Amino acid sequence: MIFAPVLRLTSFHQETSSGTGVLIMISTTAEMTRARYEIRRHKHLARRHEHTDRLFRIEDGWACQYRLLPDGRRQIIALFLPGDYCEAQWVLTGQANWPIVALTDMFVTEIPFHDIRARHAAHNSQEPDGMKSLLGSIMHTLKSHEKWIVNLGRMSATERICALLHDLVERLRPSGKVVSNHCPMPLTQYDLADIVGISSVHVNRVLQMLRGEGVISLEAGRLALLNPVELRRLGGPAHV
Amino acid sequence: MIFAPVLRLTSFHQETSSGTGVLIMISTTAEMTRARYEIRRHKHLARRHEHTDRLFRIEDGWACQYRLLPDGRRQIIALFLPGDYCEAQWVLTGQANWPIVALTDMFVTEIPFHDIRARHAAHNSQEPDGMKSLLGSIMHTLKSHEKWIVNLGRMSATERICALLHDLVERLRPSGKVVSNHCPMPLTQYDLADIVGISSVHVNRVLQMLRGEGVISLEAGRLALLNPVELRRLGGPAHV
DNA sequence: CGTTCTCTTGATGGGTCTCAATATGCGTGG
DNA sequence: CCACGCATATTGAGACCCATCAAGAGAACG
Repeated sequence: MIFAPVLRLTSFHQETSSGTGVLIMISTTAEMTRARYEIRRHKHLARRHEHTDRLFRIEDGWACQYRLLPDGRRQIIALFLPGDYCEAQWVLTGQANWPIVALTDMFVTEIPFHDIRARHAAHNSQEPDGMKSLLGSIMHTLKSHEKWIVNLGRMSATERICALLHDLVERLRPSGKVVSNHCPMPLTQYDLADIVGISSVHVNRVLQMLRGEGVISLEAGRLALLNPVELRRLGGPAHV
Repeated sequence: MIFAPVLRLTSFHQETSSGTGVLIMISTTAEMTRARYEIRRHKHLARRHEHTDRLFRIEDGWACQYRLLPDGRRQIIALFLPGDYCEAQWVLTGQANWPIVALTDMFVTEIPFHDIRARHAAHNSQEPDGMKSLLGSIMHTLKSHEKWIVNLGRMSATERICALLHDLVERLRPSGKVVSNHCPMPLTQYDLADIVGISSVHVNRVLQMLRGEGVISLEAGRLALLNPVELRRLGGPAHV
């Protein structure tokens, strides 16, 4: 009785979504009535072990989830881009495990859990393709984590950065922020460093190299992929 | 109708389990009737993109999930120890995404999905504490992945290895394989290297150092924590 | 009883870190 | 509108961690 519905979600294993924003379909009318908040850069959307009863959907801006070690080392665990839902597993646990901070000024909408429940109850599964699920979102997070474990464990600094830049562009594409391989890139080199697990100084050198090779241009918070093919190649070999 | 049951699983956010073997309670009678298979070392439990209709529960032996790059680099994504369920998310997707291979000779039992479904239907949630869930298992995987992202991104080789050894012992403890800080450790140094993302040669040197410091002893496939306090300290600072 | 893993150890080189100094940009308040 | 402070980007020098290559010794295995 509890598992049966879960098991019916089998069809999500080949989802083509390229973001984590796959939680649930939202009718525009519902969206209109939903509160929209502005969050300034460096403000926290969640703190460690904080309890919550709602999800954030990111309308605009970037955020990240991170862990901080007492000696100052920081590792970013997840990035949240426009269209993404922050930490879909909150619905399951009711608790954020690690802090989430705004990397830019942002606009978010809040979705109370009871809304998600009600909305999901309303949707019967007559729409095999159109509806995405909470579990789909979590599966997506799992896949993303696995990918970054491989990158952090076995890829060089250049490979990691190229893979990240490629990922970012592909994730921004559905939200319409990519125009002819140009898109916003508000991350500082410190942020990039804490995502790919290297020092910010070395991030700088790798970016210089990529610019020198004519692979990318990156200035004034905008990224351009001048040679996407080469970028992909530098991002490391595909997995067997 | 679909989400309501999922949302009732909120109580798992503080599970104290230390393994991934938190899928579901299995009555001993059911376990008796279940097929038990032997799998030889280096045999695959699953291959890439293989479809399946059952889960494995590991009765004895160790297995791992890994990714292989064309140039030979390997990164182990997950480790499965006695008592663990292999890849609980299979129930959701019906598909293994990455290969799983036996690191030792093993004994496993197979659990068809329809068994899990039926068993879960039988359990009504009168037992708030005793029953663990598929979702709890997936949440556990998520946490474990996050931890390894931090380790791979921001920890030194020594810290990674110490954290891994500490983790292994804690995960083996519930299955009764740890006696006064001694336990089996069948991983080769190549395996260790592919878990912590360093070369096997360097794994050897770190282990030598740990032995020299009197922190551990490791020989003939058995690990002893001679100085657990120091091991934890070397495993890196706790997260803020 | 050879063959193949696995472990060990040394030498060398390279990738990346740390420290440090300087430049550049940007927001804030005078 | 300018001055200042602070965050960010850049660049160099040196050191260190760790990878790679290579060779040999046990141990396991058929």
